[in-house]
Order: sequence, then C-alpha cells, then structure tokens
Amino acid sequence: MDYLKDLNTAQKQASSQVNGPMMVIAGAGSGKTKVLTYRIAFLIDNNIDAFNILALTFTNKAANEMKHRISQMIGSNESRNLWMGTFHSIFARILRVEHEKIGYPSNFTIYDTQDSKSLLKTIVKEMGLDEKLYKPNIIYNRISSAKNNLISAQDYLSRVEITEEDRSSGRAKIGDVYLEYSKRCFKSGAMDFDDLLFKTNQLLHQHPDILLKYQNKFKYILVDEYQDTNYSQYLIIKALAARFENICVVGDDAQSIYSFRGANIQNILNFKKDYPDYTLYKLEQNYRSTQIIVNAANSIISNNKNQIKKTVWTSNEEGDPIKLMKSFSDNEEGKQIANDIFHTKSNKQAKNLDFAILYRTNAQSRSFEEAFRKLNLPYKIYGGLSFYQRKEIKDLLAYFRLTANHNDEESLKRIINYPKRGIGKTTIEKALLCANQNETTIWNVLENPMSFGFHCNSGTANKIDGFTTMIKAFRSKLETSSAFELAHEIAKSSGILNELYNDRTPEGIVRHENIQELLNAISEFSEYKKEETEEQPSLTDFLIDVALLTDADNEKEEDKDKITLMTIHAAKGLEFPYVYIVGMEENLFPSQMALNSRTELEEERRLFYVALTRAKKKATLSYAVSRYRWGNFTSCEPSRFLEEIDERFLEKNHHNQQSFKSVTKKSFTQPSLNPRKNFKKVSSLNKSFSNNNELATIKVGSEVNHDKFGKGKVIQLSGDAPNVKATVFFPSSGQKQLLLKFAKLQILN
DNA sequence: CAACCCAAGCTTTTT
DNA sequence: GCTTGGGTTG
Repeated sequence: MDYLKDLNTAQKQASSQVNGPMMVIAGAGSGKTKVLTYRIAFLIDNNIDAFNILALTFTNKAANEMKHRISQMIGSNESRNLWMGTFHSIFARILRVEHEKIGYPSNFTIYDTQDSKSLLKTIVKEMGLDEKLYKPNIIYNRISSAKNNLISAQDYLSRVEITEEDRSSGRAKIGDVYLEYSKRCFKSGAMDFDDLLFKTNQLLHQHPDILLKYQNKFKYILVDEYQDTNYSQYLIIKALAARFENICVVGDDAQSIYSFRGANIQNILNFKKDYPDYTLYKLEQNYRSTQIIVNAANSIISNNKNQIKKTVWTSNEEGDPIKLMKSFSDNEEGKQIANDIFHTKSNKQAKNLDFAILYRTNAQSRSFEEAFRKLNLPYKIYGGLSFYQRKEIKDLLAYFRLTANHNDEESLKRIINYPKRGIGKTTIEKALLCANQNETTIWNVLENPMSFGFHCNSGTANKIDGFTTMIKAFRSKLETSSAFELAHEIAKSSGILNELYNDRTPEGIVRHENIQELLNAISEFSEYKKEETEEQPSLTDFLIDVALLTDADNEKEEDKDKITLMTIHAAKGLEFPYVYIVGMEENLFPSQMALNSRTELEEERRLFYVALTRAKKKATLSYAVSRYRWGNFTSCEPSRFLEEIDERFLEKNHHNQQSFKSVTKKSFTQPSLNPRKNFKKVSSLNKSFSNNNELATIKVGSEVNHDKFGKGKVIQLSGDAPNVKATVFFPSSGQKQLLLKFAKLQILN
C-alpha cells in the first residue's frame, strides 16, 4: 500500500476508512478524484471484493478515467469487476436485468431528449391542445422535475397544488399529457432519461427482495459529485446503502451547478441527518492553481450566503495576476484572444492543449472558431451537437433501434419514410390514430393492417409491407449476425448509405463520412467487448451502450493537441494552464434567465467559481461592450462578477482599454466596419420552356437541362403518364428525382 | 408526394 | 445569425 504515501493527511484518512458512512467535502483542485480512486484501491487491498463495490459518477468520462487509474494501481483483472459508471448507465443495466418486475422488455429503448419532445408534440397535437401554449420544452421540463421528485402521472393529477399551478399558467392539461406520455412510452417499450432513475426507485421500493439483493451486492457505495444529485438519485443511494451504511460521498457545495436539472444541495446537508454517526473529511489544500487564482476564487464565492464553511488554500507559487480584456464586439473578442493565445504560445512555449476557452452558452463559440481559423490555431469544440445527435447518425440508429424493438414509436416515425419510400405524413397519422384507437402500437397496425381495420390504397399498402418486411428481415439476423455485419447491412439495405453517397454536396459528403465513422465505432466496440467478455457482441449490445454515450467520450489522437472550446458546465472536473472565461457580461453571465432569485444568482456565481478554478497558471476574463444576439447588435454591460473579484488579484493596467474606446467610437459611426453577410437569395423566376412533345421523347440516357441544377443525364424513368418520374444525375448537384410534368426539363440530345 | 420559401423562435447549462 | 416547421407550389 505504498501508494498512500502520495496523499496528504486528510486525503489519507479519507482514503483508508473502510467501513461506515463518510462525506468528503473537497475544494476545487484538492484531489477529490484521487481520494476516490485511492480509496477503491485501498478497499480492494483490504479484501473487499470488487464485485461488491459500486461507484457512481456523473459522466462516462469521469468513470472511464477513474477505471483506468484504478486498473493501473491494482491491475485490470480486479478493477474490471467494479461497478463503476454514471447513475443512468448503472441503473439502466440493472433495469435490463430486472425488466420483468416493471413490465418492460429487457431490450427497452432509451429515448433521448429529442425523442421525448417529439413524442410530446405528437400527443399535444392528438389531444387538440394549443401548440403555442403547450410547448414541448415546457411540458418536458414539468414532467422531468415531477419524475425527479418521484411524482408519477397519477400523483401529478391528484395533487391539487400542482394542477393549480398548471391551471394558473393556462396549461391545465399538462397532467393529462404526462399520463398519455407515460402510457405511450410504456407501450413503445421506451424509457426517457428520468425514467431510468424513476423506475429504479419503483423497482427498489416495490420489491423488497430485489432491494435486498442489490443491498447485499453493493456493500460499498461511492458517489462522486454528490452536490449534483437530485432527489430521485438521493433516494436510490439511500435505499441501497440502508443495510450496510458503507457509503462514501464526495462533493463540493461550492461547485453545485446543476440545480436546473433537479440537483439539490440539500442532499449534502441531509447527509448528517441520514447518517448521524458519519465522519466528515475536508480537503482544503488546492494543488492545481496559483495563489492568485485560488484567492480570487475564494473572494468570489464569499459573496454567496449559502455555503459550507471551508478554507481553500495552496502552497503553489503566487502566479500572474488575472487579466481583464475588453473588446468592442464578440468578433473582436475572438480576435483578441486568438492573438493573445498566439503570443503566449511563443512566449511561454505553451502547447495548444494548454489553452481553454470557457463560455456560458454554446452559441458563443462562433467568433472564436472564426478567429482561430484565421490564425491557423487548431481547436476542438465540445458540446453543441454531439456526434450521436446528428441527423444521419440518429437516422441509422433509429433503424437499429426499431430492429431491436419494433414498438419504438419515435424511431419508426423517424425512418419509415427515410430514405423516401412514398409513405407520407397522412399515412403515418392515419396509422397512429388507428393504433391509439386499438390500444396497440403503430408497428402492429402496419404489420397487420387487416386485423386493426386499417385501410389505405394498394400502392401504399405495398410500400408499408415492404418496409415491415425489411425490418423483420433485419430482426431475424439480430442474434446471429455480428454487430458490425448487421449494422453494415442495415445501412446498405435501408438505402441510407446510397442516399448519402449520391448527395455530392459538401454536407452530404460529411454525412456519408459520419455514417462510416459510426460503422467504425461499432467495429471498435465489438473488438473491445470481445476482449472483455469473450463473446461476440450483437447490435443490441451496442445499442445499450450507445444510448447513454453523449459526447465523443474517447478522444481521437489527432485531437489531443488542440485548444479546447467548451461551456463552463462541460469543463467541470477539468484543468488547463491557461483559461479564458469569455462573455463576462450582464445577461449573458450571469444569464438573464438567472436574475429572478438569489438562489439562481448564487448558482451562476458558483459557475463562475468553477470556471476560474479550472485555471492552473493564468486566468483571463473577457467581456465585449456589444455583441450580436439573435442577429441584432446589442450593447452589453460588464458582468457584476467582475466587480466581486478583489482588485489585488487583477492586472493593473488594462492596456487595451484606451485603444478600444476609439474603435468603439469609430465603429458606431461606421457600422460597416463590422460586416456581416446579409444577402438574401434572389429567387429566380423560372421561364417555362418545356412542352409535352419534348417530354414524350425523354428516355434513359437523355442529356437534359434543368433551370436550377443545370445539365444532367437521365438514369431512370418510372411511373405512368402523366406522373412519370425521372431520376437524373446532375454533375453539379448530384442525383435528383423529378416529376416530368413539373420539372420543365429541356432535352439536349 | 417532394421541393421550395418564408416566418418564427431561439440561447442557459446535460445524463 | 441560424435552424425548424408550416404552408405553398410544382
């Protein structure tokens, strides 16, 4: 157990307590993860079976890093037996095992936020409610916070104070939408993110035998980022730990930044009540940052009234003062910081990976991207649209999901007409109506139209039959084919691969590459799983993992040495030598959404605390006096947070201040200094120059001219007059399907 | 049914 | 400024 030598006294004490409840309050940069990993290694060294240890984290990334570190300490043979992962992934895994108890199939689908909102929208339409009033976002948040507080749809409807709230906001029917939403998810064999925790609570509370089983399994429980747990998560932990009370939670109330999604700081304060004989450890020495940064961060957080008292200190060097940067506009901000990085790189011999730009909202990344590109500074952006949320990826995944679970309504709606196969909106709506009336799923209606009295014309019926037959064919290979084989076949047979291959626009090419990348990911996944379990994984296994994989967790080698751009939320747990906190303006940071109450403002301040404490060597704070928001040029005031930093920690002369005054003046009189593309496309009025005689002579191989697409060659003709459809390949814009009676093709030869 | 055009809404943060 | 969805036209 030599490794304990690496720890300071407090860290050592916390790492080597084996039994009993304990809470570690860990200041930023004080070695929180270290304590967690060392403690797990210590437990295993003290003959605690790794199978009996459960470690819960908030991100896959945190879990993987910790796993990696532990395996280096004690060997992967032992460490692979640990149950370590995010709340959502661990409990999804348990729900798949215990699915019968809650009436779900074991291969249930996990709906992401997009799926949930799309379903909500469908329901609002079906119920004939005002779509302006019943916006998916609002309903989703209502339902989510209900679930996080363990309020079922039935509970929701019977609680007067809740329904009264909805009534006064003019949305009296939200409870009914919630009920229908729950029914639809259940019917579809689907759970949303909140369900994973909600149903786990149901499972544990309604089945004492199951609870006992997992209490006995997880004799030792560790929870990271405890300040970010919500009520639902709190109850799960409490139930599981009730028998042995070997529970270790680690957190920092000053870094609680997720209350908007139901996180509750009270959970930290309640720990005392639940486990009166707990031990409290405080990690107060910061190993990450300079004295200036640590003390400046302390001066900021001291403005919060609600907090656990602790004194974070460091023995590191004093370091550079914090730099303030003022810019005229968001574009200037990007340029200035790009320049600053450029110079720091050569002056301090820093690498790209030493720099991070942290902002409040994803939309702020744009000006930095432009500026970095101009200076040839390599960068990477986290967040925003993640790989798995891209349309083409979601489309292909929807095929996988529907193959595994035919009842998955959202997946079916997504792909039944993609690629185009002539099954339109009207048909889908009719089928859905029929499904609702018969209390069955849309898949069952489509697979067996007769038995549900579903009528449509024979052409459509054929197309539907073709679709269901195809999906069933995929299904029959689910258990026999390898994940990659089947994935590739689906991509091909569904027509997706072809569709994207024929799209020769730059976007189309990227999409095609993305599909290839997904297939590669499946192949890598298979290799990895085979090593771990010594079994050939199926596509279902991949789906289980992919649903909860959010951002690109495994970083590519070529992305290693790049400047990082991310939101502050995404930066939690990370550190960089040089950190730029940008957009330090009122209404942006603090966000204008957070100015209604002290609690919200304090959360913004904690967010600022998190941002500043990411910096190891030097922090730069930047604000602009004007910025484009919603396409409008708006003026901004510096953030109140800037005034809260003790002046001692700030760079004295803001040398750029003066020059920017003059820029400001000049630019206001000459707005063209800051040009934005503002061209509207001029729509060209088409001249009709086709006639029926020409149409009659068109044939496969004909060279034709199209008003918009230019010259092209006819590849295929289908349909009967007057609805003849031509497939034409245009070198300039790829393959297009055109109806001859409208397309006004000119025949050239 | 599919392509195109235009207006509306959007920007908090994420598993 | 951008994306999405509704409505219209081909």
